[in-house]
Amino acid sequence: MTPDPPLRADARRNREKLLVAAEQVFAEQGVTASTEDVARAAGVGVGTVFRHFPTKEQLIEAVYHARLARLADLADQLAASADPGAAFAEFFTTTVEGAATKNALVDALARAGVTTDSPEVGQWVRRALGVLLTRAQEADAVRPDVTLPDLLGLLVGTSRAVEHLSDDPAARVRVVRVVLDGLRPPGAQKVD
Amino acid sequence: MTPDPPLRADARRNREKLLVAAEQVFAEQGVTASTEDVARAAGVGVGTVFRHFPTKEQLIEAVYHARLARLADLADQLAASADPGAAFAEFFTTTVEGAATKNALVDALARAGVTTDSPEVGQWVRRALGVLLTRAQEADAVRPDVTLPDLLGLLVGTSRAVEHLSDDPAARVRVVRVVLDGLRPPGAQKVD
Amino acid sequence: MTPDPPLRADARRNREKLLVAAEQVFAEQGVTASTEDVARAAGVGVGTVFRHFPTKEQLIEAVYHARLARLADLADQLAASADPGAAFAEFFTTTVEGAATKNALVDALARAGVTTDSPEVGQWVRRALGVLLTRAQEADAVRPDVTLPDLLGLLVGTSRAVEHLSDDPAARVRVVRVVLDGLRPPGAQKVD
Amino acid sequence: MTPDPPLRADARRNREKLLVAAEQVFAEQGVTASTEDVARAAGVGVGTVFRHFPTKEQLIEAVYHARLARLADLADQLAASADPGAAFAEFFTTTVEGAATKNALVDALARAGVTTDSPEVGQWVRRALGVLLTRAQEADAVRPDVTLPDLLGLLVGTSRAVEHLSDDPAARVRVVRVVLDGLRPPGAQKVD
DNA sequence: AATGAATGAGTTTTCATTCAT
DNA sequence: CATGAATGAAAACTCATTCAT
Repeated sequence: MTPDPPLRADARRNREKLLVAAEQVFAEQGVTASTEDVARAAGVGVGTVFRHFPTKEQLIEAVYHARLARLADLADQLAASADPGAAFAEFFTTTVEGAATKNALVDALARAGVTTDSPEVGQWVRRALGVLLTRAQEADAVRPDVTLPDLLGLLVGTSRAVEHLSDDPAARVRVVRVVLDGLRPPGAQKVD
Repeated sequence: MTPDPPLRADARRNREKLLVAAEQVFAEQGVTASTEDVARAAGVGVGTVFRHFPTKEQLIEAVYHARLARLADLADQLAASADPGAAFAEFFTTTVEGAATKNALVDALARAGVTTDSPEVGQWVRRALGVLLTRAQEADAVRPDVTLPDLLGLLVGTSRAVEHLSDDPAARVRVVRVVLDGLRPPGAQKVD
Repeated sequence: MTPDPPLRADARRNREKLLVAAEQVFAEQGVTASTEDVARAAGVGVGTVFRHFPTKEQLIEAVYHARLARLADLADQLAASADPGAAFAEFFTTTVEGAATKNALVDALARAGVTTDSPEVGQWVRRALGVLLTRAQEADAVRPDVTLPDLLGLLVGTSRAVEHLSDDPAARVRVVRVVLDGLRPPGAQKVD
Repeated sequence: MTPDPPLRADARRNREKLLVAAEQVFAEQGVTASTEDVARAAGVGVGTVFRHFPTKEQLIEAVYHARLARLADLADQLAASADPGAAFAEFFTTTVEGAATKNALVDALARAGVTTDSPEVGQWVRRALGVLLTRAQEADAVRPDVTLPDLLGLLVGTSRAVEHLSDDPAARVRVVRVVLDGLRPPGAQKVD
């Protein structure tokens, strides 16, 4: 799934451990968490972190990319759904709820459009989301004037809103419904 | 407008300069910008920054509070409007657009609920927004089930979305419309 | 003597202390000595070192430049001498002996030709040495075919030789005499 | 020629590859070049470097020794020459020019006197150079007061000078001539 | 044996905060 | 009071050396 040069089995395993640990630590303390904290959480030495990610910036990017990859993956899976409107809503809700405890996802999403390195992941996300959106629009489940950038912006924003309401599940549900309702075509009746 | 102890004229002027400079610098580089950068932008020495804001944390808080104060002020002005629905929409749009180039506003808003020090500003904002929201709901311009926390969350989130679309004005307009539409009562016909 | 922006009195004093300490420490341990060692030797905190020299590289350069400045200064003083040949020999000997316990001088000299930053110092050294050399050649005290680069090379090399013989004063004298003899015009009788 | 324990053919080959690579890398970047750089240049893993040279220090020493061995070898060959003065001059010139692009040779030479481990190489060099020097002095081609340490110092120094003039062949020639002239007995007429 | 990943002590560098000027 | 130099704790990064594969 990650288009990296072939690594030794143990190295790949450590890379995964690091990504998981970094995601966790960054979610808890923000990306200002120290590299040593990440190393400790992964159960490796700092040196190992820097062997895999020569710069903290690169570690952060890698975490974002991993998230984007999961997102694109989810979008791909749902694209096959028989009900494009439901697929779209499910994707939106899942993504945005997934961010509730992982604030960095917001930033990851924010980069889907402008990722500097390994632009393939960004393209993958955009393509997968594009399919989901277009199908939903063809099924008259989503306003026809909404574009892919709009959708990315709304995902970023709604994730942020949901994150902000992390301790109020009912509020989260209402907020997501507001945005999804807003995304319906003008004529459509609201679900309520 | 700021509930601080009375200061000498020049001291107050420095405080203002600092707040403006800090808002600018934090908007550009994030709150991780160094205190010296802020001092330089304000044209003063670091010492002066620390005289006014004994801690960087307090400087950040002060910047947030200044923003919240402007927000509450705007809400107060619009509360008098004859058309509560329009007032609500205008407040929402203005706030959210104001954040387009100032990402830190998002965080300021995010704190409206949980501000640690000088809780009065938070209360002021909540009261002012509460009035705006309630009137709009009474005028059947906003869903009745939306609460004040929901609104804060949506402001935060939509600001973030708008910030993310900072270089695409048309997309920003669409995104705000989506959210405002979503906020209308179920029965209401969409504007579009 | 150093063409730097005006500094506060205490700052300038610390800069001097640092340069002296760095010269000392680098002479003893080589330029791989840690910055903290330099700070300790100067009796200041590391932060102070980095305020004055944002990079270790820059600190090293500064030490070199200070040495080159002293060199140029000496050359300037001797340029006024009535006996150009003696002046030249004295400059050569003094310079080269001064390097006996300070290996880094060699590198400083080595940079007189190719100094990247503050090229003024390099120019100053070259101009001052050029005067000394030309006068000695006009007085028939030095081979006419020797150029300024040759002289710099010989200073570097002889300093290195002298450094290598640091514990054998008699050998140092012989070695310097060999080079100075070699620098005399072909016809000249050796002093012995 | 290298007094090491017998190795398997492939191991010996790796040892050679490493020595060559290390010489190259150290010449380019100085001995502070990382061990991984050396390994990469040799086309082997770091582990292999440390199998052959348990310490970086030992690798450096080995590089020096290889150079010294080549030097002693050259001196031995020239010792048989019919013209001791010419042999001496050729040895001096060749050695010193050989250092032009390999700054580390300077340090190798510098250690000919004080080599800590495998002192045999140092002795070998000193014996071979001693013969060359003594014969030249007996043939009245070199000052009688010059000692072996003097000669080592001059080789080190002139190598350094030549290295410093690495991009100016004519200057190199002049500088070497200056030193060789200086080494002639007082009465001798200069060649020039 | 060779390989290259992991380790962690040691260095460089940053920056909030203090304090002499 | 303002200033900006000094401080030092903390963070980022390097690299000789070890060790699992």
